[in-house]
Amino acid sequence: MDNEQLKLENQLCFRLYTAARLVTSVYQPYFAPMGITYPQYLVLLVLWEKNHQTVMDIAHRLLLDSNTVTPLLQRMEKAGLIARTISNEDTRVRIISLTEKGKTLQEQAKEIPACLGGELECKIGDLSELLAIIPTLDKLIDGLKQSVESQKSKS
Amino acid sequence: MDNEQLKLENQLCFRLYTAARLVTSVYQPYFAPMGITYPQYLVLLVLWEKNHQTVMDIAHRLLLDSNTVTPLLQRMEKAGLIARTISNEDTRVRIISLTEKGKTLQEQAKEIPACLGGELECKIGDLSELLAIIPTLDKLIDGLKQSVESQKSKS
DNA sequence: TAATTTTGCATCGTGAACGATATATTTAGT
DNA sequence: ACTAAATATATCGTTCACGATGCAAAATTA
Repeated sequence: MDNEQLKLENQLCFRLYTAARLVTSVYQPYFAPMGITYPQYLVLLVLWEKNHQTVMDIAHRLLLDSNTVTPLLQRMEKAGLIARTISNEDTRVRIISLTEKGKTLQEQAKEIPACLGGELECKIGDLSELLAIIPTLDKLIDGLKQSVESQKSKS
Repeated sequence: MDNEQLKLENQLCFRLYTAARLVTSVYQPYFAPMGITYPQYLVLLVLWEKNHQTVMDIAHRLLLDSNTVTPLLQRMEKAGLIARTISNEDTRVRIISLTEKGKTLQEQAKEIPACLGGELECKIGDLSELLAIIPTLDKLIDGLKQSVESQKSKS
């Protein structure tokens, strides 16, 4: 087989795709007792930083669209984690707020990053090597963010 | 807000999750005319390397399970990309083979890695920096692969 | 003010990821 | 040979990701 580039081993994207899936699955044991999923955890992270944000605030933060975030928030509302109230100034806008239950989860979540760090360290040894790739990932994301957004505005 | 670790910016996983999504979306313009998706492209990569593999061969290669791969292959069969024949030696086993259409797509796909590399280079400048994170991702994936598999065998 | 465009959010359909579970076979143990 | 365990694949249900599209309330322009 001549096409070296068409081999799985030579593909960066496959690594990102796989690493993202596997890391998410490591979170699973922490989320299951909390009754949340990884994307829901991301929404909570955003709201724990600053309560009362609009759907688009959250979507922009996570680089997602309303067609992904809206159903996600609806499920979280049904689960009693957040409230979705309509804004007074602009009735198109939904204000997303943490419920008491949503706020309380932060206590349990506090442990997660440290636990996960320890788990990863135990699995792969050097954690600093892992953290070292963050700037490169940020550069990649930043570059792609723009090209993906410019693609959308074509429509 | 005191919990520095519970900030989105400090999370490696969010980067992986986002980078994987965005890179996949960059592939989109190439896949759309071919009528395939990113996971289907991964299956094709595996089969282009070696035709006639079992469902589990493919699943192991992609670190996925049969409950993800089976429907994926069923869709690809319906699209005329592959055939799913039952093995003679072991009737439980499905042999997945490329159709002519599936083989032909390799010609079109040949261009993709180089095109994508160029596109990325143009977006973020230094491509070698990106390639440099591959060994770290591999180490991460290798570490997680084992812990995820040991988790499954608990059931 | 009326007509037009933009914005914020939602709905629908399709393809995936994945836990749980089912169903044949095949293999191993007795 | 007979039963139990392991294996290979498939099905089902839920949650996401995302393109396409809808819709009503703003904002803009005529």
